[in-house]
Amino acid sequence: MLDKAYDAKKYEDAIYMKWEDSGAFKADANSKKPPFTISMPPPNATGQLHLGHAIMLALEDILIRHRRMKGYEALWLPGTDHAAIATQNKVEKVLAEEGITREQLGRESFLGRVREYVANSQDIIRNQVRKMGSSCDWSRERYTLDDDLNTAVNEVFVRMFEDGLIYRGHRIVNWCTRCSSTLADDEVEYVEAQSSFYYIKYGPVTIGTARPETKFADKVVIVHPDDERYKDYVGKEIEIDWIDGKIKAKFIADKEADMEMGSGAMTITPAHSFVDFDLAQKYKLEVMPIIDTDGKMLPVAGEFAGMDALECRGKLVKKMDKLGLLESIDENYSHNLSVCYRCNTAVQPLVSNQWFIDVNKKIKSLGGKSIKQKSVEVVKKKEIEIIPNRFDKTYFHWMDNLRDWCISRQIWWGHRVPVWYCVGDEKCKPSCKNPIVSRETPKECPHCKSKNLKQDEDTLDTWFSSGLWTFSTLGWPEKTADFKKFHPTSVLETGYDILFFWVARMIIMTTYATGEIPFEKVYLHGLIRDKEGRKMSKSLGNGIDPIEMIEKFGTDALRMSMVIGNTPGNDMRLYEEKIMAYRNFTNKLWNASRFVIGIFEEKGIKKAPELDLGSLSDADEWILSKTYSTISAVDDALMNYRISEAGQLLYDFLWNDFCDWYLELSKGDKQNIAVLYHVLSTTLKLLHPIIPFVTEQIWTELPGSSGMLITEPYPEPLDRDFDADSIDLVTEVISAIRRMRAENKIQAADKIPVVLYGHKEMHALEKNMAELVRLARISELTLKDDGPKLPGAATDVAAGVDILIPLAGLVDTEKEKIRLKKEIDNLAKYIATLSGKLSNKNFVQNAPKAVVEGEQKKLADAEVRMNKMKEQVDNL
RNA sequence: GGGCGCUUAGCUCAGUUGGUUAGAGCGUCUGGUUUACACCCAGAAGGUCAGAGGUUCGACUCCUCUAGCGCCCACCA
Repeated sequence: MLDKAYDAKKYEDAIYMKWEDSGAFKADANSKKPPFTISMPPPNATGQLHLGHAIMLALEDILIRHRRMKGYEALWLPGTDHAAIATQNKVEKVLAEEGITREQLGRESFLGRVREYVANSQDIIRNQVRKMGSSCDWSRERYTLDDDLNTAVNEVFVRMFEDGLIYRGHRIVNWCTRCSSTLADDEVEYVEAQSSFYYIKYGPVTIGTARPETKFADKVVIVHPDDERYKDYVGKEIEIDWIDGKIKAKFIADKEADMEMGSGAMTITPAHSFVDFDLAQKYKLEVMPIIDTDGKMLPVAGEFAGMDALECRGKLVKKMDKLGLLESIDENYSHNLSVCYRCNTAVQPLVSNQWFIDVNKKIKSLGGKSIKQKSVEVVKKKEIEIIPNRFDKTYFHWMDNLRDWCISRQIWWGHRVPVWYCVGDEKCKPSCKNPIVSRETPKECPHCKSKNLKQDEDTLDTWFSSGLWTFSTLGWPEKTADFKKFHPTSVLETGYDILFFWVARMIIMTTYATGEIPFEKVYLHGLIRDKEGRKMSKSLGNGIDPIEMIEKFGTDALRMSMVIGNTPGNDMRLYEEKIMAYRNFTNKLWNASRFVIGIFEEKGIKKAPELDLGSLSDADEWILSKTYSTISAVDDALMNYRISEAGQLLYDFLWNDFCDWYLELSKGDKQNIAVLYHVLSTTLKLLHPIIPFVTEQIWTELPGSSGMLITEPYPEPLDRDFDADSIDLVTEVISAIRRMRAENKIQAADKIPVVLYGHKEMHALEKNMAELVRLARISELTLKDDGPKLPGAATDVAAGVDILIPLAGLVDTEKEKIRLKKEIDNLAKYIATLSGKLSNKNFVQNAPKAVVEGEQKKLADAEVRMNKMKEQVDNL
């Protein structure tokens, strides 16, 4: 016998072990089944599982389990990401508590510390992924720093270099002075900040800036070609007074200058501004760095050299004021300050020697297209479908505006750039200065044969390696069976917040490296927020710990609460009451099963009873009809990624149809063991992808159950129609009687006499008299075709059946009158709407026949009901 | 500045190509231990679907505009 309430904690871990040990999660590359593949977005190999992971795991596990049961060769490949900067920062923080820096430790010892830290977190993550019930193939688990993934990284790097896509250059980059590293454009975030804005006299013009300390070497003024004010200066060099005396300033006309803004003239600082850098390139101007990579002023700043940039600003402004260069200061200037997405330190644009990927170079292997064009094309051509598709626009916009991607980072933790330099050998030729780009550590310099080689100090952007995730994890560049069978993957499921960081880069890297798309669909889920709609964060302390919720309500409840009532791409709020509601659902399922299994035990059923479709009661027909329409609807929803809908359908079916009606109906003498078994086991299968643990546990308690639910085939629709009409009618009549009882304050325990005039529905009523009597708590049921009004009886009409409760003493006449009047008013309005509709020629002509007929039937029914109600009022 | 989303019952949200007297869960109210379940059962109240126009026989659904909230991108000399 099952426990009275389902206690998730008691079963979940053991069930997971059973699944995992059975090999049910393992995919077979040699299978003949069609593949269905998901590459799990690898959680960072640091810290803990959070709700973002939890919803990802829940959604993906649902898809995988459904397809596995449907007969696909389902591979869900798990792994972790080394998360370069994020991880290095964490370990640096730990070190800081010990009072040491990574420089003090040295590169190798530091990396040792990081590896230690990562190994520990990976264990935590793995266990938490298991806690969520994730049916992923652990035998194929990967880590972005695994040797074979490193091989893939080097392979792609070398190929891109050989194709001229990767180059090294002095270019302007985003620089985080705290991380001492470059950042990609989208790794920069913007926060609103208040600061001072300075108006400075620059010869004949006034320039405005928030960062005067970058202005030491400004020698070019840009004005708009149409600006009349500065027409005479354009193309000329003018001597002006500047910070350290007289300099020559050149005037250039370019549309970049905005006539409306300030004085309409601006000076440019090519080394510390992206726009200015582009202008400098365009006009071949000198790019003079002012600030170094530590955020300190360079010698060009004269007396300020070596000073921190911010400190310099204050002192410089004072000096400018003395020189009469400062015109005014706007103290309330608000602007967007660019900060590092990992540590929130202000980002300094500066010029540095870095590795880049050229996103605009057209290459042969992509049919003369650039990687950017190719990535746009696969989505435009619907080879990749983004769900919801409104994110197409966002994706295209981002791709169209993508600049060359800076991929080198000056941190230690990550894939070392596979480039070597020949250092200091007497025989060195000039050509030795060319970098040696190689898949493997080269033994000697190809030019001078020197063995004194030094590898590039930099590591690669973490998104470079995660961009390869769908194929590097399948053994590429080897032509493995796994790669052939499981790539391209079927769907990438992840949060919309990493559409650019990751999804877009996967498309770029995969189409380039493999000539295949990485995945056929992208399913983007929204962010999980707290009850007030705020983002969950450590500082607010409003985060929900998924592991804690699992302890409290069970994994199934947590999974279901994150999946129902949520549509792709939209954020959702999550809180305990919501999870509790689905805990209640798992308990409902448990108890319904407990009831059914109890009956089996009572009757000594030891194996699955055979379903005899030849001898079914109306109730059996009804529940089978609902079951089979649910199978189709749920399957259709899941195949088309409408996961919430699938969950909702099953919730309603189990609770409303199966428990509230069918189980109650089955408590009578027409109880059909085989139907009970069949419907329950089908429901368990349908629910299994969403709530795997409780369904698996119940499955093992079913008589004759062998094996595991996880490997059961998914239910298929039957080629036979079932008749739901009779019981639809009966439930409607029962509900009407119950309503009348409640309105007349008839005690639930009291049984009452009821008269039914069945009219056309006699047959259905006659067959189900016992059910009516029991579920409506009737003492004496009189059933006739038609009959007289009964004085003092409460009356209603449901589904064409007259319902009369003739016990004068039971019925409160006054209340009954009020109720009827209200109902009559209601009906009158309804009838007016309907007849208005039907008297409209255009409606009758244009609307589909079925719709018109539907409306006519509604009108007829309403009129019948109206008349009965009126008669009844007179009768009281 | 460009783009996107949201606005539906007290709260949180569904609503698939336009045709339901607009749904669910929670909450509220009224009853209730009847062969599983009080993590429950039966019943009820509660909405001019943000506002204004338009298309249509018909709009929560399509179009335009307005308002509020939120997000993304760009810019910020």
